[in-house]
This record gives sequence, structure tokens and C-alpha cells, in this order.
Amino acid sequence: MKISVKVDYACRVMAELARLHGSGELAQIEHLAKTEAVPASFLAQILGKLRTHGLIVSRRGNQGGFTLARSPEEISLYDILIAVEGECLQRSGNVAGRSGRRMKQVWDEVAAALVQKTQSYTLNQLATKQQAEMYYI
Amino acid sequence: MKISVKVDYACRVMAELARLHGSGELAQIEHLAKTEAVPASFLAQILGKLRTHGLIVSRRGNQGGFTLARSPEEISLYDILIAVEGECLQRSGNVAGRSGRRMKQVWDEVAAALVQKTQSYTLNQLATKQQAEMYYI
DNA sequence: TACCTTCTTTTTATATTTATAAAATCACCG
DNA sequence: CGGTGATTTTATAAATATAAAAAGAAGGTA
Repeated sequence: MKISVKVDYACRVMAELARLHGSGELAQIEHLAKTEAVPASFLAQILGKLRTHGLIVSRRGNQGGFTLARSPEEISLYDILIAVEGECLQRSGNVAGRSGRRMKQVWDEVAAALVQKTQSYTLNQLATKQQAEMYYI
Repeated sequence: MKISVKVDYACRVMAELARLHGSGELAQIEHLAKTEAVPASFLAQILGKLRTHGLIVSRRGNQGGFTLARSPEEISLYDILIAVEGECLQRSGNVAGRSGRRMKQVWDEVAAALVQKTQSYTLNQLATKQQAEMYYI
């Protein structure tokens, strides 16, 4: 029940893509890896997931790269979570024992709260232009 | 970002302890393992954590076993989570890159929502006597 | 005291996931 | 074509989760 660095990487990179959104330029892996401090080779796999889930689009070849598939307001933290991790707050176990069913019910309710919370954050909230500077004291 | 079987085991066993609460009897590992379908050897370790965190008390020797350290209404799902997993929704990564700080802020807010939700469930809600039967259709 | 029961701690083992890296391959553009 | 850069595949080290077992400590009892 913790946040993997993989999903954190994904969010940071998506935030950077949100900043570049609208400029018409494509961001290359190297750029994303450097500005968000993510290992480039690892990032390639993460971008693959984001792409197959339709959050970003890519173009190969010269001047290729990545860009958001839709505008930042239309992409939520939850979307990124699902793309990278599959599900959020899934139980790895089974429903057994005297309390198994009741516990599943409870976990489902807790998960629902988390879904709601993560859906309330969209990319433009994660990546306002000022934010980049705001936190350098 | 998923629920480990370990913490699910812990909650189920705590629910059973809540059912036995007040009877004056101590529950032994074997009983808990059977009624909640948890591997006994694994359970020994889990009970150790719950004990060192002050959620349950134990007695050795003949007629020994475990019982809740306080009443079911005073033990929350959050307490169990902390005892077994250490923290809830901790980020494994670091705060780096252009979006690192902002993301940490967001994760902290998401975690706060989860803390609030899990604190709202207490053991008596997880273990009402009827509940055991209620879900057998 | 001797002994049995049950918790307690530690050790060991295995499987799975996570995180990372490298290399090979494919597609696009000029 | 030729180069650039995305995409896929494969490998692997490290960490974590899960499980089993054994040795040890404590408490009660005969």
C-alpha cells in the first residue's frame, strides 16, 4: 500500500508534457528523462504504457517524440494510475475466512474513496507553469 | 498501491478477536488461523507486529492466547495498517525533477484522504456478530 | 522440579514485483 | 536510402511478500 516510484515517474513526466502542451513541439525521451530526473531506459517502458492506454501519442523518426493525446484538464491522476499500475488499491488476497466478505466490502469502499480523490486531480493542476519555480525557496 | 494479503489477514484476525472480546477467553493462534483461513506460521509474525504496536495482548502457557488490548470501538482500520505496514501510501521515490515537489504535495493530500477514510472504520464495524452470517446468501 | 502448552523470535526459503539497463528492431522524414 | 529516435524484447539485480520451521522463553500444573 505505497506509491511506487514508477507511478511517481509517470506523473512527473505527464506534468512536463502538460507544460509543453499547445506548443506543437514533441518531447523526446532524453528531454523528459533529464527535466524530471527519470532513468531514460525505464522511462521508455513507462511511456509505452501511457501510450497504449491512450494518454499520450508518439511519433517516430526525426523530430519524433511524445505529446498528450488530449488536453491537460481531461487527464486525471487516476488515469495515470490505471495506465501504469492496472488498478488502484486492488486486494492481492482472496475472500476467505469468517471475515473475508466483510473485509472485501470495506476495502472496496476505501478504494472508492481513493478513486474519487485521484480523479479530482487533473494534469493542469499538477503542472501550472508557475509551480515549477514556486517551490525553489 | 495495492492491499497486501498480510494486512488483509491482520484485519480479518482482528475482526475475529473483536467478536471474542468481552468473553474473557483468549484466542489461540490455531483457532484464529482456522476461522480466518490464514497460514498459522505467517500469522505468528503478524500477531507479533500487532502486539508490539499495542493493539493486542498475549499470554503464554496453558490456556494462553491473544485478546484485544482495548475495546473494538477504539481500534481503527488505520491502526492495523500502521502496525502491519508501517505507513500508508508512502512514496518510495525521491523528490526530484521539475515536478518532484508538486507531486509530493499531491501524494500527501491523497494519503491524507486515505488516512481519514481508514480511521473512520473501527473494529466493531468490521465484526458485528450478525455480519458473519449476513453474507451467506 | 519436571513437563506441557503456547507464545516469541529467528532463520531460512521461495516467489513475485520492482527497478534498471542494454540491445535489437522498426518506422518515419528528409 | 540513411539517420534519428521510438518501440520491443530480453536480462537481471535488488527488494518485498509470503511461508515454513525450528529453537527459545514463559507460564501453569502435577
